[in-house]
Amino acid sequence: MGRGKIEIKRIENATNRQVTYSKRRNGIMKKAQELTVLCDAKVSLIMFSNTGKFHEYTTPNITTKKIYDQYQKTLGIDLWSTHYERMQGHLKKLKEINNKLRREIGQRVGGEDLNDLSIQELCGLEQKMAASLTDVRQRKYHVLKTQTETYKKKVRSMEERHGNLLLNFEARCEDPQFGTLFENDRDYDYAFRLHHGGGFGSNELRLA
Amino acid sequence: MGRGKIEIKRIENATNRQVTYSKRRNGIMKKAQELTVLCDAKVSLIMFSNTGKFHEYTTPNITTKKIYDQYQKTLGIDLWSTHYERMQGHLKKLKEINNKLRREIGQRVGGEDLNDLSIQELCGLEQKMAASLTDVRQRKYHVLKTQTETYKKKVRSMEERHGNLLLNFEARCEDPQFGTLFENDRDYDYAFRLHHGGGFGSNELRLA
DNA sequence: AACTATTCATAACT
DNA sequence: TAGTTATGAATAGTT
Repeated sequence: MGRGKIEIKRIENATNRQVTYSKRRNGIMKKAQELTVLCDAKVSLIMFSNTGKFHEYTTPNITTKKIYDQYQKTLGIDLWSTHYERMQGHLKKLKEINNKLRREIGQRVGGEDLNDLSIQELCGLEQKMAASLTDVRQRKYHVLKTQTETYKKKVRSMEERHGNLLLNFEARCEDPQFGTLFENDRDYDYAFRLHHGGGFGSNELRLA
Repeated sequence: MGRGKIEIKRIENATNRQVTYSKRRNGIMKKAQELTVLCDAKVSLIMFSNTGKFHEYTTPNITTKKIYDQYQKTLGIDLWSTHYERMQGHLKKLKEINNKLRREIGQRVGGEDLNDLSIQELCGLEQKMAASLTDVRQRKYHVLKTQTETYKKKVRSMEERHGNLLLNFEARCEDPQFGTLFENDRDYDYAFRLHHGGGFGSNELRLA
């Protein structure tokens, strides 16, 4: 249908191909629209040119998604099912785990969830909780002990340093070379504070 | 292109519409195939007649899903995104809640999770757990008490019945009309058991 | 389902 | 890129 018959095979001339694509695209879209109207049909037409340009025709008052949903339903194959079902499964599992955890914690906290338990279960729970409480207490004592010892060591080392410095300081207080004795600012500051009532920050040693 | 020009509007005659659909469907599919070959394009054409009949053309060596994926990518809109993202969000939330619950329960059970807690937190946890333990114990005692009372009542009522029956039984044991005294099997069985050493099932009364 | 008069789509050209 | 036209294709009405 043109000035001459053509063979249906790829048009090698890129420009020509592009022009033909443009013309025939319009033609097919018009046909699709006519089919929609004349025959009351639903049509989804999606086209990509070889340069990636995109055109579509979809029957009005209907979304492309709806057409594809119907397509999938008709073929009995859900293109997205793999992904979707996996997510659904994951979700369900998480919910179950969640509920279990909630119930368990609810029982341990001592709320409504206790009402469902038999005496046997209550006894078991009581024992477990007592054991856990012991665990927590042990942990607490352990931390307490560790921290106490750490601070003890700190205090001891500082006292030692304090004593040494004081000795040093008083021994050479009147030495004419006084200024060179403190080799860095930190020691100087420290010695300075010693003579002006500064002590160890007591809040650093508070435990709980 | 026919014996006469037609107006593009719905064909009211159903048979005619069906015939036209069939003819034009073939036409548009041929056009789609030609577009594919001539212009090296990718085409997806999906059609549903108003009677629900389904036909499609898809460029060879490509799946409908691929076309559709490209379609979504081109539009920059994933038609499933709403659904999908909502699910993703839901999933994420559930995971977070799950982790929180796990941590909380882990602390209460007394495992690794205790290592992260400060002394203050340990003290708080200890108090809460002690309180919960009290709750559980109270619940246990409550259930125990309730059950005990229930059983007491049962025992009392059975003893009463026992006494009455025994009285009845012995009073009329030698009455010639003996056979009619027991009006139902249950009472008969009961009286029978009384005279043969059968007692109350002791396991029925066991509490824990 | 086949035919065919007619309209329509479009290949080549401008 | 857009407009024109000769030609072949599609198809509406008919058998």
